[in-house]
Amino acid sequence: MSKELAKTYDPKGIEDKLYEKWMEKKYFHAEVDHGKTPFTIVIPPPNITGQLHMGHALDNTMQDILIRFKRMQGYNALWQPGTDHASIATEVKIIEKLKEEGIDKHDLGREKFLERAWEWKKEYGGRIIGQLRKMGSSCDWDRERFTMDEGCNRAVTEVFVKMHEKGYIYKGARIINWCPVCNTSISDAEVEYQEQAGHLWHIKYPVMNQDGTPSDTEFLTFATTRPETMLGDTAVAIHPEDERYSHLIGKSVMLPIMNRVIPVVTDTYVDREFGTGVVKITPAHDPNDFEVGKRHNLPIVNVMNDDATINENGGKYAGMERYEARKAIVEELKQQGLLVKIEDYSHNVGTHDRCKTTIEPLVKEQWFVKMEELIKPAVEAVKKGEIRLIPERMEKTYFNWTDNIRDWCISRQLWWGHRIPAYYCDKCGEVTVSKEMPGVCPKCGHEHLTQDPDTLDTWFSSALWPFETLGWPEQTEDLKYFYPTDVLVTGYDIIFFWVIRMIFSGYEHMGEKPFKTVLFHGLIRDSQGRKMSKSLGNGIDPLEIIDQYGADALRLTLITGNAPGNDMRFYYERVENSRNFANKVWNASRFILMNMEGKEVTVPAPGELEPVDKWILSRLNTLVKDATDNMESFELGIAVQKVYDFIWDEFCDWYIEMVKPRLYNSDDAVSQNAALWTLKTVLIDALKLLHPYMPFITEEIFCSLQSEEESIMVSRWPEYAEGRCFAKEEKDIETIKEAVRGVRNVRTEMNVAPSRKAGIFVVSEEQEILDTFTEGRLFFASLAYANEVTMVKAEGEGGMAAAKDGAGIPQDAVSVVIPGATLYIPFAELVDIAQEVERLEKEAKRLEGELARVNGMLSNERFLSKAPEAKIAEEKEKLARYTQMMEQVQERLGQLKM
RNA sequence: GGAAGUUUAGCUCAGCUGGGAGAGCAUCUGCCUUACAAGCAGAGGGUCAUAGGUUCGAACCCUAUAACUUCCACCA
Repeated sequence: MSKELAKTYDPKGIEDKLYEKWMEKKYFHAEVDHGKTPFTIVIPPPNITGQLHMGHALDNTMQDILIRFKRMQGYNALWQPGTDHASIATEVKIIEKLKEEGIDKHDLGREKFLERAWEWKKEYGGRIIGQLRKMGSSCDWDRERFTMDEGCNRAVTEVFVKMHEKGYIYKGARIINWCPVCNTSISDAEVEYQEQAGHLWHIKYPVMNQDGTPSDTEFLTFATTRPETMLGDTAVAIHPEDERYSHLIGKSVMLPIMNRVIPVVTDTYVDREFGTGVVKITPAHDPNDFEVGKRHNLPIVNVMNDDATINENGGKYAGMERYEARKAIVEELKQQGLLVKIEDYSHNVGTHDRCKTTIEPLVKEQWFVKMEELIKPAVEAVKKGEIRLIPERMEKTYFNWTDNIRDWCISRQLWWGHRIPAYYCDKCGEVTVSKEMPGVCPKCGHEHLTQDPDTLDTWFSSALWPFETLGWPEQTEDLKYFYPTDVLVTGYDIIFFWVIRMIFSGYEHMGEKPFKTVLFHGLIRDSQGRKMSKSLGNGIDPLEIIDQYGADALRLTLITGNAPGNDMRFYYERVENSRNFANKVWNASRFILMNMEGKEVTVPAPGELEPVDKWILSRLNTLVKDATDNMESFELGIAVQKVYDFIWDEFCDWYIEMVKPRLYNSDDAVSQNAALWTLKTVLIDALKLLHPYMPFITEEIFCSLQSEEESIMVSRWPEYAEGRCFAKEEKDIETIKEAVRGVRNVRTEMNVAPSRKAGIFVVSEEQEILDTFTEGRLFFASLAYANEVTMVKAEGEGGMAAAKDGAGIPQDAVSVVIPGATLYIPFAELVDIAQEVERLEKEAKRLEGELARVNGMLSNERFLSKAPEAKIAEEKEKLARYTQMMEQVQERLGQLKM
């Protein structure tokens, strides 16, 4: 903070400057230190193609909060950063770019293409990192990794070879999801189902006569959503117990167009209720048909090319695009009189999540990971609570996937990624899986081998992320010390892609879980609750928000009111509020600094602290406990809300206002010093509690406020201390606050101008209460427009009413009732007595309600016998308080009505 | 077809193990009070979706219903 303190906080300049300082000081860096307990988070590696979006912003804010919190608590905190090569996403982008230059991927060739890809990585891979730094992320950048760096490559090869040896990785011809645009297979997880309006074509095939000719009269009718696949039909299926068709068992039908005779098979897969109860079977182009085909040993006739055009098996339709072929085939069937009818039909169509192209189920040779055994420890871990998912309900999603797990197709017909370490003998075709290309074929000794052209699914390497980044497959010190990591913070949308795969990989390769806790967050939506997307153009750029309001404001906005796993809407108004809070903190600090200027603030001797000082210290102490507890249980939104409320409400609106008279009065140096010390102490601790959420502004102020420590981020997290609980002072100040609020309230109701000062008489029977008000009488001047506060002790006959009259308080004074005392405020002008009576009657009615409730509870036998004692005591205390207040109100009403 | 989530003030959302309904924004009223008008003080506004149940006591636990959202499955 400069000498010239700006009236408003401007994060520009400050944020970058502080981040540089932190980097220089190496605060983010963690080394193995057996004297400290590690706390580790591995970053969900952003794609190198990526631009920082709100999802990243939230994800990284949460991680940074946890890391900064733990670092301050004294843990050896490591936030392991890195980026993901994002195989398919990147490859698509590069292809697009090449296209702009008029270059085709295949003309360029694999080598050159990869060169381009690495250039891309060099150019854009660092961009997202720079953006994460803008957020204030305290990652250990010295340890930055990339999923395709040397170490990760080694890890991937190691895993592939090892799992192949164990039989967990195999190659086989199975039906897979094929994207005809990206020209690659994709895993089940990458298929996104979209409801689309389509048609149900009812078609009939002639039943074959005994003499081998198709019948003119007998047909089998069925319905299909994909008539073009009929070219590859190798059977028609019926349910074995379907009496309508039992006479056809063992018979055949004629496949039109192709003029192929195909059998009628029986299979329980057929649903008798649906349509006509007849299904055409195309094993090459439908996952269910594939299964039926396997059961009945049906031939697999693939009729489609990789680009979704019909191939030579489609006869005269060869070369035609899939939807054109559909149209033409339907037309031909119609002409042959085999089209029964067309119905409108809405159904789910599988699309590729990247490019939204309708996927084509195809039978192809691919590499798979066998999941059955691998998944077992991953299921156990969550079941036994060894890995905790937050919120807990995510377990349901998790088990839903693990219970229905299918083998994972890991090979991709892409170039950008980890190439599969499988080598084929050019002579005998023997497949060898090994870390290095073998010199000769182990089977026939041939010298020429060719590596599998395919690469691995991006998630194959990300699955190893928690340990490959720490050095695996080497048994490094880092790995031993920092693994398993503590928390994984990620969105619930990648639970299948990533979280589960990391868990089973951790158990398989490390024999240990990859992390103890998974903290899920939701999606950031736009103000209308829609997903932010490029196509809608409704995305809000976090960098713009940072530019406009500062990273601290953005971080606070993202975490406030954000419960784990829940989506949240993004509003500019909310960012403004966060910015306003930053400004509030800034100005409170500015005020304190101004008042400390030129003074040496010393630790007050015991007894020098005034009740209000003890009150705020005690409140702070409670806050430390509560906020820390919330953070320990990952309730970040709740924790920050408490810190926010403390700073704005208790510290700024009450404490600072309450000590102003002491600050402005230089006569009492001891009292002034106590106030300044308390202001400074409380501010420092509050800043520390706030630091994980708003790292920049807290650091900036912290450094101006004291010179003993060079950074708040390596300062000690405040700890709860039994010795700093001041119950009596808390109670007393609450009494004062209630009185102040009461006075303000009646003044507003009576429309008294703030400039209009008035005296206040405090009438009470209890000396203790009068003492409290005597202590606090100064507060009424600054907070309740009082020019004089007079204590009136009520004693003996007539009680408080007599005391009031005795003190010469005018009859038309306005009164405020608080427990144990009545305050009178006489104004020179006549107060409307009727109005005052009305006001007091309203108060009496309120108290009556409260009393009814408390009495109801306390007269309930079962409440008394079953409720906890503390609760009963609490209610009894309330009863006493309300009874007392009611008496005072009635007494005052009695006076006014005389 | 299966599952999950949501339903709380005009709006967006908190409310952690059941013990007198909260915040921000918006609205209304008054304040340029020497930290802050990005502020201060005050006010209004909620049968916590509906119907039952458990409990001394329910926004919170149980059951059913409704509306919305999401995930999974993929009946051709």
